[in-house]
Amino acid sequence: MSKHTPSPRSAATGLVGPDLASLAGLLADGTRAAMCLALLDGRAWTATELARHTGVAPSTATGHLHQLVSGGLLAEERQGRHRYVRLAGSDTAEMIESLASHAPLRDTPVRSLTDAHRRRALAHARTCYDHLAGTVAVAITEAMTERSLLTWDYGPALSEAGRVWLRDLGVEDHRPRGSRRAHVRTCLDWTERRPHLAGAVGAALCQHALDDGWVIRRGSSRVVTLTPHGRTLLHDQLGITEETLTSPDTDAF
Amino acid sequence: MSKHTPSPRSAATGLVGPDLASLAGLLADGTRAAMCLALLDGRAWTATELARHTGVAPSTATGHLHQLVSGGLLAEERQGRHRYVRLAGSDTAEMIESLASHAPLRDTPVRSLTDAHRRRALAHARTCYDHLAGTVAVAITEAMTERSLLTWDYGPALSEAGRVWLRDLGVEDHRPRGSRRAHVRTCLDWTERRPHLAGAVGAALCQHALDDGWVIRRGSSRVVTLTPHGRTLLHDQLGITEETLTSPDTDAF
DNA sequence: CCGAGGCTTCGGTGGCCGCCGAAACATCGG
DNA sequence: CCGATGTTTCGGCGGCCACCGAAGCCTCGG
Repeated sequence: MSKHTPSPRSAATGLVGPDLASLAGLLADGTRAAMCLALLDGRAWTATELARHTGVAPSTATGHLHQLVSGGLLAEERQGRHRYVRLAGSDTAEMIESLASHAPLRDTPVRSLTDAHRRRALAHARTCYDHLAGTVAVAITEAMTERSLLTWDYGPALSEAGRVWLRDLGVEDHRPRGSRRAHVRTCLDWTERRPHLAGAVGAALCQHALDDGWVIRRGSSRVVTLTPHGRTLLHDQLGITEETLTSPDTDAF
Repeated sequence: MSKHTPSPRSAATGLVGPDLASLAGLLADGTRAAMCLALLDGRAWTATELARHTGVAPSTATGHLHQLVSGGLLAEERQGRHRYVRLAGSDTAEMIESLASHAPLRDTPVRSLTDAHRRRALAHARTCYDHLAGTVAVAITEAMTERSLLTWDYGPALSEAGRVWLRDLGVEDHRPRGSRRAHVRTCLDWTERRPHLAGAVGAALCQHALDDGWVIRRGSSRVVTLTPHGRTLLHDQLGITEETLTSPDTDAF
């Protein structure tokens, strides 16, 4: 509710309900939104890193982080003189993704050649909190669908064949224990505008891809690049074409 | 992004990405948020209705509706001198729900006896865009789970038995044709904080419940009340207890 | 044709909030 | 103990934006 009529308003407006506006307000600022998007890489950042990344003064960043933490979106962990923050949990990440995938794409002008490289690398393969995203991830998802490892008839789900396939690959047990976190979930890819695999299975697959050296992180960004091992594996196992697997430029970082 | 440094900022902040802040900004205002929550009943409202409901002047409402429409959250339809608006689609509704279920509950002070009645009726049974919500909906979801009509092993999904059960009830075909709208989806219930059935199946079940007279809408609100027919049916079919099915007060509207 | 009612446009006002820099505080390494 | 570095607090500034009322436009029903 707003300025002029603080008291008599709420009677008409709402009874009881979620305080949507306060939550949305946290993400309604460009700087805070950029922070959350950066944290979608699933790792912990320090306050200074986020300040530099978003281009604001450290003091400004402090204020924003306070709001995000006390709003429950971020979890913080202090280590010595550092303040590390990360997204509060996978449900928070999923909420932000859900919002982000509905948001209009903002086409930031490309300023330099490395900008262009980075942009293409990001579109090709990256992490999205705890799972893979980008062209490669979409291709994996679609290839799994073609091979009936993934079915869509009753909502996205892993088939029996899919379970076996994952087990044979050595992907460790991905059943959510106790929690009701969706086993298979899809997430609209920003760049592709097509769904990619998320949820517990998506997270397990991503973890395995990193552990087994299919992909490696580039620097401290969300970008990952395919290794030769990963390339042949995805080609042999899922029939993904070389063209799709080849990144336009892998050395932008 | 903000005031002081309009140009040099974006280079550092973001390359390309969803404009999260502008979308969140639409929901960050109490009045607009209340409008969207009201529209979660899935129907079309006129501008004046929304103005009265949120307690602002008609001119103010006009401005808000313009923003929401041009932001793509609402669809409008003009009929004569009326301006009807509704949520743009089920994906929009799902995004708002996702946000709402993560938002803190705002406990509005209860001002009157009818407020209290309405509040209880809302908690008991209501619609949530195109599916059912509230105590009753959660009970249906949990009873379906107990009877293995709904499985959670690989994410929420309808079992074969569940499909047969729905068909026998006369629920018309709920398979999404063409679209990849999730067949079975869950939605965190605001009041119960437990998941209830949503997605295409949830919508089909809700439609059937209205058509077959299990529940009827009360006035022009989101509240629905169980009919005797619905009560016996849910008891016989799913074993839901009388206690759960009995609304504390059904005549608040 | 005329009134009523829904909706819109337009100024003007006021509060909220994001921004910064300076100074203080905490921690780490020597 | 002392400088360097990360973080926080504070005061002040400035822009954005939600609000209203008045006046005008459009449609409907008599």
